[in-house]
Amino acid sequence: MKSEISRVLVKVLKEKDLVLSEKEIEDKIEIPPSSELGDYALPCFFLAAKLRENPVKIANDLRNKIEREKGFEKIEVKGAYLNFFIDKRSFIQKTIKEVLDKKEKYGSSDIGKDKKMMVEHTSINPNASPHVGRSRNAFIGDSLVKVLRFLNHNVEVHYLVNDVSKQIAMLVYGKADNLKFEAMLKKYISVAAKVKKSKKSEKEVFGLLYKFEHNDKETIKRFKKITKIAVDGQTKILRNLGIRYDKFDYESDYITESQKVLENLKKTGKIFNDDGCWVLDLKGTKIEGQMKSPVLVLTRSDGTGLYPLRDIAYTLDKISKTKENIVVLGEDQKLYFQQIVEALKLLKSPYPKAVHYSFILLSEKGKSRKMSTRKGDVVLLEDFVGDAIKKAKKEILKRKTKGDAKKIAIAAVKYAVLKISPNKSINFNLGDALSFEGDTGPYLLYSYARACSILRKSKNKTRKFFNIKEISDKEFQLVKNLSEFPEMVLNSYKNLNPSIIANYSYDLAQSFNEFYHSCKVIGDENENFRIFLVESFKIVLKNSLNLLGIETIKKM
RNA sequence: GCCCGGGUAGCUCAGUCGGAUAGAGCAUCAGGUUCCUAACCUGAGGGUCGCAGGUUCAAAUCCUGUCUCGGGCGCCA
Repeated sequence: MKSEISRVLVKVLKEKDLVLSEKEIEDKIEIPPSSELGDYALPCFFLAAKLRENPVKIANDLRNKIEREKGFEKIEVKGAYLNFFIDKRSFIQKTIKEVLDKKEKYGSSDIGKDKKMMVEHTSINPNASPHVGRSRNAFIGDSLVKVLRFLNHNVEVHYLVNDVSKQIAMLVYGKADNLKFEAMLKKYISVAAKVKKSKKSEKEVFGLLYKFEHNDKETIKRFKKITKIAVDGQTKILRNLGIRYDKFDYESDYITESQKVLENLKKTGKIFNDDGCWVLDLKGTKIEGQMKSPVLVLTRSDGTGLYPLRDIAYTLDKISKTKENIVVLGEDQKLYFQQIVEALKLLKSPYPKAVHYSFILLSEKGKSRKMSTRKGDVVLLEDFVGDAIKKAKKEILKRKTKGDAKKIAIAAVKYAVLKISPNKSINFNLGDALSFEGDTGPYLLYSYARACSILRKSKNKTRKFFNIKEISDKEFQLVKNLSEFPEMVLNSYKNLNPSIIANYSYDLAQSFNEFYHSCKVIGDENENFRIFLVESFKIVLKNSLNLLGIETIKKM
C-alpha cells in the first residue's frame, strides 16, 4: 500500500519540479497514531527545505493535485501532515483474497530459495537437567529456523555436544557414570563444590581431560557414557517441547582437527607461547580495547586444547559444508564469539552470524539474580513445564471445557520467553510466567479456538464472494493487522528476532477479540463477509504461531 | 579501569529509518454473560521515557557526559 501511495506522490511532485525516487518517499510514509487521522501519512517537513516553501502549503498543494487520483477515500491536511484515507473496500477485498488464496503460505516468500543454511543452537553443557535460562537459546533458535524455512531457506539444524569439558570431567571424577539423568544435577553440584575447594581434586579433573585427549580408551568410555545420559535426558525434555535437531555434532570429534588448526595458526605468525600455553595475539583487531590484553588462549599449559581451538575447527568444518551459518549464543559469549571471528579471519575463512540473547534472571521480591547450575540455584525447565501443565489442567477443569493441557502449557512457556526482545534480560518469576490471562500464550490459543468455534457453528456455506455493506472500525483494524503479517515476518528475519512475531501475534489476537465482542458473526446480515474475515484471521494467527513453535488447538 | 547490552506507569514489557495526544498486559477500582467460548471485552486512575546538556521545524528514539543494573575482559565452555 505504501508503494502505491509513493508512486502517486512521485508523479505529483514532478509537477512541482521535484524529482524523488519512490523509495525516498516510501521511507517517509508512516502510520498515524490514531486511525481517525488517516491510514497513512506523509509529513511534509522534509519537502520544505527542498522546495523552499512552507510545509503546510506544500501539503495543501499536494492534496489538491492528488485528489484527482483514484484509490483513496479522502485525503486530508492536518498541520504539515498529508493524511491518506485508503479505499477500505478494495483494501479489504485485496487482503482477504490474498490470505485465502495463499493460506499456510501467506506471509511466506522466496527470498531464501536455493539458499543453504546451517543453524546451530541450544548446545547445552551435557552435565545436568537444563534450567529455564537455557531454554531461551532453544526457543529462539527453533523459532529462527522456522522463520528461515518459511522464507524457503534450506536449513539444517545442528546441536553441538560439548563432551570435552571440565564439567564432564568433574562428573567422571565424581563417578556419575552409573547415575540416572535425574540425579546428575545433585552430583554435579557436590563435585563442583569439592573441586572449587581442593586444588588436588581439580588437578585430578584436569588429569582426566588429559587422558581423554590422549586417547585413553577407558577414560573416553566413561566420558561418553555420561555425555550420552545427559544428552538423552536433555533432548528428551526439548523434544517434548517440539524442538528437534537434524544433526548432533560432537566436540570430541574435532580434537585431531584442532591440532591442525593450531599448526595453521602458528603459520600466521600471530601465535606465541606463554608458560606452555599457545596464545593467539589479537592486537590490531576489534578485540583491542575490549580486553586487558587482546589475546585468545588456545591451549592449557599442559598442552591440552581449550574449547576455542576445537570450536574453530568445528566452525571451519561447518562452513566447508554450508557457507551460511547462524549460531545462537548467550550474552556471555559476545566477546568470545568476536575472538573466534578474528581467528577465522586470520585463517581467511568466512564466519557465522551470531544471535545473542541476555540471561533469564530469577526474580523474587523485586530483586533479580542469575541462575547457577553449579550452585543449584535454578528453576528447571522440566519442572516449570510440569507446573504449567498442572495449571492448564486446573483451568480446564474449572471451565469444564475441552483442551489439550500440554499444548496450552507449552504455548504459555514458549510465548513467555519469546515475546521479550533477545537483548533484554528476562526477569522470571513463576507467578507471572504461569499467568494465563492477558498477554500470554493461552490468550493466543483461546482467540484461535474462538475463531474455530465460529466457523464450526456457522451454517453459511456460500463462501464464494462477499459483499461488504458497512465497515466497522474493529473489522477494518483486524484486516489491517492481517495485512501486516508478511512485513512482520521479514522484519523478524532481518533482525533475527522472534519477539517481533510474538508481539505481532498478540496484537492480531487482541484485534480479533475486540472484533469478536463488537461484531456478531453468525446470523448477522454481514455474516458472509465476517466468516471470510474470521477464516483469514485463523489462517494468519496459525501461521504466526507456527513460526514461534506454538501449536494451535481447535477447542479449549 | 575498559568494552558490549538494558533503564519507558507500582510490576512485566511494546514503541517501525527522528514525526501528531508515549501504548499493552498484570495489579487496583467501576462495569459487561437470556447473545458465535468471560482464558474475553468496556471504562477509570497511574508517565519529568534514569539524570544533565547538545543537534533538529520536531527527540523515548540521534550525539556528549553522568548514574544505575546485567554481561565480558588469559589457561571455564
